[in-house]
Parts: sequence; structure tokens; C-alpha cells
Amino acid sequence: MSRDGWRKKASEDDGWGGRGGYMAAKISKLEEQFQKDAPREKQKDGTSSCIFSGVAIYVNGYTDPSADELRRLMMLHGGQFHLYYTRSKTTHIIATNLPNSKIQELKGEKVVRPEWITDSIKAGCQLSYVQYQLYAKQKSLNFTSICARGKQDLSSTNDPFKPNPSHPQSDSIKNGSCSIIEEDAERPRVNGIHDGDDDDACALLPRGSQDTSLTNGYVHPVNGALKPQDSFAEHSPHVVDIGSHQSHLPQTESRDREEPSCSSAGSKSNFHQRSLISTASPAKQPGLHSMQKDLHPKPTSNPGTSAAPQKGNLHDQTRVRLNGSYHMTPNSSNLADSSHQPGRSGKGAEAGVISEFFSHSRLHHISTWRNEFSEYVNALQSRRRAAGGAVFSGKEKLKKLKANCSSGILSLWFMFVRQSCILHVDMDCFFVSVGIRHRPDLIGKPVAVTSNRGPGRVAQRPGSNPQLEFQYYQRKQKQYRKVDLDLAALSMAEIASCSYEARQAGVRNGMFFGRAKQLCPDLQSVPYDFQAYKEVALSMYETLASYTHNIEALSCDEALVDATNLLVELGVTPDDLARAIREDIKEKTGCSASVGMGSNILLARMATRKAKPNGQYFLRSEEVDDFIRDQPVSSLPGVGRSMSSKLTSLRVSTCGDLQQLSISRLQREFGPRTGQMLFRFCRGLYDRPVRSEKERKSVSAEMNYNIRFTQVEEAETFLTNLSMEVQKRLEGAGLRGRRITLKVMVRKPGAPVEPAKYGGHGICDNFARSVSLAQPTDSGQLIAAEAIKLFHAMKLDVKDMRGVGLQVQQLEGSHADPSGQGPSRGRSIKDLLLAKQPAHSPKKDPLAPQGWSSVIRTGFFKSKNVQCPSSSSTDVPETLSKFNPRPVPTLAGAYEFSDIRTLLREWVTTISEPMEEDILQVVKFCTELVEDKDLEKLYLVIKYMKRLMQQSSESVWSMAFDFILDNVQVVVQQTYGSTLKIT
DNA sequence: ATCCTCCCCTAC
DNA sequence: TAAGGTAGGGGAGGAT
Repeated sequence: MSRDGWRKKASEDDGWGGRGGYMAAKISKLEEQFQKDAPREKQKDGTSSCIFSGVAIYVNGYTDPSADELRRLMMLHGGQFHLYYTRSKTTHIIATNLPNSKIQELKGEKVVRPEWITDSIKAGCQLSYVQYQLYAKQKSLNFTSICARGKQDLSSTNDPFKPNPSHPQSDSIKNGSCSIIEEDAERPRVNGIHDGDDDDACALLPRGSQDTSLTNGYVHPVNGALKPQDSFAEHSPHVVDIGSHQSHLPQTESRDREEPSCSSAGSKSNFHQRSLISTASPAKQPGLHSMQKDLHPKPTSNPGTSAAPQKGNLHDQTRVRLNGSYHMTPNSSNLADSSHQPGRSGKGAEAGVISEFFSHSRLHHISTWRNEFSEYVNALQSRRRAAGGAVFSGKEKLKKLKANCSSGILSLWFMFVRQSCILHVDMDCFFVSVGIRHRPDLIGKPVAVTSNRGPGRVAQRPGSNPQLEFQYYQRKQKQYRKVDLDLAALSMAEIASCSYEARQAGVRNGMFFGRAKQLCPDLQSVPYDFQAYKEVALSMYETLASYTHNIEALSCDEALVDATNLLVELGVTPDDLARAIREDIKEKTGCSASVGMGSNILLARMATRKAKPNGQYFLRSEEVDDFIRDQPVSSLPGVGRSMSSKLTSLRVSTCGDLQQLSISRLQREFGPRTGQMLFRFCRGLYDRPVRSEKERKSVSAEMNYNIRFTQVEEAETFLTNLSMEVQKRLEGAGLRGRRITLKVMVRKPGAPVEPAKYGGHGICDNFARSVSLAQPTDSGQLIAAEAIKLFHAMKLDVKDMRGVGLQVQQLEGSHADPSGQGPSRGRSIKDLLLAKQPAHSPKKDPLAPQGWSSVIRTGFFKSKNVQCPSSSSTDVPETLSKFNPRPVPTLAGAYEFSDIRTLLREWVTTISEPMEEDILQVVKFCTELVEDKDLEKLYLVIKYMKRLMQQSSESVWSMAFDFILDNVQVVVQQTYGSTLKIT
């Protein structure tokens, strides 16, 4: 039986629905609350009805209107609102975004967009939910007029739930012989422009069968860049675009999106809490709300980390300066860490070093924002689907403006020919622009954003050998320049962004500040202001969203806009639109943006290079061949340092040079896909549509700065803390992963022990190891345990470690249970757990099912001769022996938390169903901890069990946890007069 | 062939 | 001092 939130709760025989369990009590309490609130709401509002009589909704994830608002609407209009999903009682699930895994599971359910509710209220009657179904829409896409071959292609590429990862164009079906099909009404009409790049389609047509077909969006008979034998039959004026990227259900979830974190009753506290937070939030525009909320961060920047209370003992660390770097030592006070974050208690600072680093890391912020703005755009897309649509103030303004002018030839061209038009909007030297918004004195001056505030010179640190390092890097980059001995004394703070004036002097982004200062002595340094960047970025996105929601977020300062429909609707030229957008952005942010325009994403991006700074450039299709011929290959996306140098060795420096190489040659040199990419890119061909919904495939956290360990324990502590960070991110994304990868950077043999750059990793080798888990997890503890195992397997000298990263892959929604078919369980344990009788003394298992193995039947903790794995476990802790005269409570002989943890983990992971005897052993152990007044350990144990047992695919483990907790709480209550708060 | 695993590369 | 993160794509090479 699946432990998944949806399916598990769906079955009535799981025992939680009606047996008077905790869950049932909670649900009925919430229902009571709802009934109580309803009349009050009706009174407040005035407009009420009974149109939702008989309807009970459960809101999954973030929605617009928010869950809170939907709850209110249900109150007003006679419906029910369920905070928990119950298949028998919940009639409709309301959602706008669902992870793919969830969609697969819910195929039989009524999953409906929130507009069903708002529209019904507008209409004054309950509308049919059918047309509001979230994923029925996917199935009902009209493919009827697709030709036979198109259908063939669909089978392989069109499953909107399952994008083919190796197939960037898999979400659009185009080929040369199909006729136009009726498009999804909500799709922008993209016509004749996205030349097909579908491999399957290509393979089905003989090479060169269409001499005139390979174009970059402009249909012309001769393309000088193209030899007929290299042609793919990929272009057609008739494009079949199923629009799956529009109707895709977004997978990425917003940070404040709420879903049941777990199905079982055991998850109650966690889920309940999160749900309440969710319903209390006034989100009116989901993505926007989350972005704005983040702009005013709460003092506690660690909301999702339920492991927080473990801080202060388990993951204590302090920072010790050694060789100019921070060192982490376990088990010491970390009060110092909390000092820089007012309002944060000491226990919230366990990841002090890590979070401090991330808070200062521009790269970390850039990555985070990219995700967040993608979510923002996702939310816009969801809104866009809403009946009635949004108000596009920017668009309306432009429309009015346009009404006063006569339309030019070009706008007519766009109206009638419907040439696809993509805008690439890119803020000019973003960090600098934001940084000097209120510094008019710096406008027009060479400015760089960097962490270095000084003159750009620093003292060389003992032990470093900058010359050696620079030589190494130069050799690697095949630049045999003389090493500047003076470099040693220069600041190695990186320039995140520099003004065009600075660029004129040779300063570049990423350059060390000291070097830049040499090149440009007048260079002014401006500090980072991450908050401001985010504000401006949001403003930019809001501006774009006032024109269209067909936006793809590329980063905090860069976005793609598919303007095809907009231009047709407005009857304006791309330049008109770009000008309006740029003016708006400038007005709202005080910063300038450049806009590149072209018939596809590639061309739009290349046009931006020409547009910058503070300009716009529309690369017309007929100019493409001439334009692209002279472009350096390095300007193509995907061509970086490595590929550039490989191309140089092939005597290729411009796109024109690259056009001379045959596709087979390129594929031989670079591999099939990269070869094809190069072949197409250098001709300006690229047909990926603008898309906003991308499926996340990994979640990771790494730190390759200031990593200096002297002892193994430090590395282990760090891995644990990093795991907690990963847990936080997984929880934030509502994901769990099955595969864990540990990545380490290790000082290269012979490299200076102390790198030239302060805290830097220096010259390193990279190592990575991964492990697959039986079940997906988001547990930091579990990830830490695996990471530590991997770490030991690597047999590193910890002193040489310079970087550590943890990545989690093979993701799925944290509420989906992939297995759904664990080993069969007996009934007795369930009965025992459901009976929920506090059990203070162990008793014999009365009903041991026959199927249990003898090992299990004997009891895990009794048969088990526990070998405490930790070396320290043999030493009796002094504090305990001193202050506790009676025997220390043990679980199967273990008393150190680390050993208990190991024991519990083994128990839960190796056994599909716990024995009553063992459960009672644990209860007994916990009871003894209460008696021993060791609430700290008790808390850790409970907390750990909660994670462990609730993430098990066997729901019986969740029940076991509830049973244990309930029993322990009774004892705690008796002893202390209140219960333990487990978050 | 196709998958998996371990990398490297690229982009922001 | 300084904050060298993060996610995705894909190639190489081995296992199946």
C-alpha cells in the first residue's frame, strides 16, 4: 500500500479515516472549525449562495485565488473546504500546478482549476467542472487533423507529462508535410516560424528533399550558409504546434506552495502547520506574492527546517580561524553565529557558516533567483489560463498609443504574415545599474560591483604561491603569457558586474578586482545589494507581465518574451514594442534594459549583443545570414571556453567558418547532439519555443569556499549541516530524491596548500560518488548518513578538502509514493497502533503474523547484538556518569544519540513492518529518557524517528511513530504537565 | 541498442 | 581578505 498522501488517504481501510485516530480527530476538528466560521463569513460578506452545496474541495499547492480565499468562497457559497484530502469526502481537488508524478496518480480524480469556483460564483450557478479540469485539457488537445506521420511523432514526443530530456524540441511537433491543425485556443498562434528541429521528423524525410527548407525563420529560396546535402527537412510554413509547453502542468512549485507533506497520520503536525500557514497567507498572485514576501524576509530565514531544534547540540559548531579560513569544530557553542542575525535564537544558527556563506554569495543568489523567477512566470501562466484573463496595463497603454499613429508596413507584415517574434530582454550591467541608481555621481564612471571595498591591494598570505597558481591556470588556458609577479599583492575579489566605462578600460566581469584596478585605476567599487537586485528584477518581470504572460525567465535580469501574438494584436512593430518595454522598465526601475529581437530565441539573443548597451536591435530574418557569418563562435549559446578552444584548433573562429564544416564532421568531433547543435546554431537555426514550465531534475547545495578541515569529524559535521541545507531546499520545492551524489574538491597534489585567493579552493581535482536509495527522501539526516558513507568510501585526506557539494537527483513530488507496493503487512501491528493504548511495559506480541522472518519475529532490538559504530560510544560521557547515578537509558545497549540513530535507521530501513515488541522497546527507552530528564535526547530521538518513519514507504511505520509519540507524550504530560512540541 | 554512472561543460 | 552556486545537457565508457 502506498504511503502517498493521495492514495493512502483515499482508502478507507487504512484505518485512519474512521477509527478515532488522531487524524480523524484532526479532520473533524477542522471541519467543525469550518462550519463555525462559515456563518460569520456570510455575515461579513453579504453575497452568499448555496451553489456549492454538496461540493467539498481540497486545495493542492498554491492557487489563485489562494487557498484561504477559496476557503472563504466555499463558506459563502455553501460548499465544504477540506484541509486534508479524503477520497470519500472530498469531491474536487483544486490546483493550478501539479508535479508530473502527482498528475499521473490523479488520473481518476476531479482535479479542477480554481477558476471553476470563481466562474461559478460569477455565473451564479455551479458550472460544469469538466472544462476546468486541470489535466483533461491535456488529453483533449485537438490532434485530429494531424497527418499520419504527425501522429506517429506524437506517440514519441507528445506526452506532456513526460518530456524527453534528450530532446529539447520534444514539446513541439512540426514537420514539413502536415497541415495546420487547430490550435489550442489559449495558445498564442505561432505560425510558420519555428522551424522544426525534431529529430524524429528529420529522420523520416530523406536528406535534402526540400532544398529551400532550412531557414532561420525567413522563407527564402537560397541560403548561402547551407549546402543542399546538409539540409534537414525541417521547415514548413505550416507548423503544427501542439502547444504542449503551454498546457504542460508546471512542475516547479513555489516556495510558499502548500501540499500535504505526507499522507499518513504521522505527518499531521508538519502538514497541519504548513497548511495553516498557507491558508493564512493573503496571496493574491501566487508567484508575485512569494517574490514580494521574500523581499521582506522574516528574521528567521530557515522556515522549513524542522531540524532546527537540534541545533545547539547535535550540529553545534563554531568558527575557528586558521590560515585565514573558518574551521568548523563540532560540539561547541555557536552563539557567535546568531549575533549577525537579529531576532534569531542561537538554536537557529546551526548552519551558521553555510548560511552566512550563501548569504554573501552572488552566485548562490543568482541561482536562487533564477528558480524563483521561473516560479513567478509559472504563476503568471497559471493565471493566464484563467477565464477572463488578466489586465495587461502595458499592452493597453501601447494599444492606445498605437491608435494615434498609422501602422507602418512592418507592423502590417507582422499582422498578416505572422512572423514569429521573440524578444530577449536583458538588463544592462545589472548589478552596477542597480547599485548606482541613487548614486548620480557614479553615472558615466568606471564602476564595478565587488566585495572588495579597499584599494585593490592586499598583503600576500603566508603559504600561498600565487605565481604557481597563475602559471597553472594560464597553461590550462593555453595562454603562455608572462606571469605578473605583482599579481600576488592584488585583491582577488571577483567583479560581479562592471559598467561599460570600466569595460572600455579592459575590465571584465569575473575579473579580480586588483587586476581590474591595475587596468583602470579610477575604477570605483560598489558593494553588493542583493535585496535591491531582487526588487529591481521583480519590477522588470512585472513590467514584462503587463504586456504578456508569455515569458520565460532566464535569470534575474534576463527574460524571453514570445511577442508573436502581441504584435499581431497590437499591430505594432517589434521595435515599437521593445521601445515601450524599455521605457517602462527604465521608468519603473531606474535601470536600463536592452532588447534583442529575432524570429527565434537564438537570434533574439544574438541581437541583444548588438543592442547593448541601452539599445534595441531587431535582427530581421533576411539579414541573418550576413549577420551571423561574422559572429564569433563563442557568441553561440553552449560554446564556452572549452568548445571555443577546440573549435580554434579546427581553425574555426566565426560562425561563417563553422558553416564550412559538415554535420557529420561536427558530430564526429563533438558528438551527435552537440555536433547537430553547432551545425544549426551557426546558421541561426533554433526552434525551442519560449517556455516557462521546466521540470526540476536535481536539488543541490555546495560550498567550495573557505573549506578547511583538520579532522574527520569536522568534515562529517559539515556534511550533516549541508544535508540539512539540502533538506530545506527539497522541502521548499516539495521534492524528494532517490539518488544522492557527494562531490568534493580536493587540493591537487603539488598545488599550494593555501590558495592565492583568500578562502579559495585553489587548484583542485574533483571527485564524485553517488548512491541510490530504496526510497526517495528529503530527510537531511538520511542524506547526511549517506553522504558520510560516501565520504568515507572516498578515503580522502580531510586536510586537502577544498569544496563539498551534495546533489539529490531522481526527484519526485514529496507526496507521491513511487513504490506503492511494499511487502505485505500483518494486521496485528496496525491493530495495536490503532488501539493507541499507552503501553508502559513491554508485552508479548499476541498476534505475530506467519509471514515474518525469524529475525523479525525475535525482535529487532533483542536479537540484535548492537555494535555501536562510533568510536566514542565506549566512553561513558562524563556528564552523564557524574550527574546520573542510575543507569543511562539505552536502546538495545546504545545510549549515544549517534548510535541510537544508526540503530533506528537500521530498524526502519531493513524491516518492512515493525514488531510490537520493538515498538514497545522504543517507547520504554523514551519513557526512561523522560524519567531521566534527558529531554534533549528524547527530542532528538523523536525527531529522528519522525523523519525516518514518516518517509518510509510503509505506512505502518508512520502509525508506529504516532503510537510511540502518543505514548511518550502521555509520560511527558504526567511528568512535566505539558507535552513535547514536535515540529 | 539502451541504460547507467561519472564526469565535464555551460550559463546565469 | 572574501563569500568560486546551481541546474541542465551531454559525452565516454561500461553493463545489460
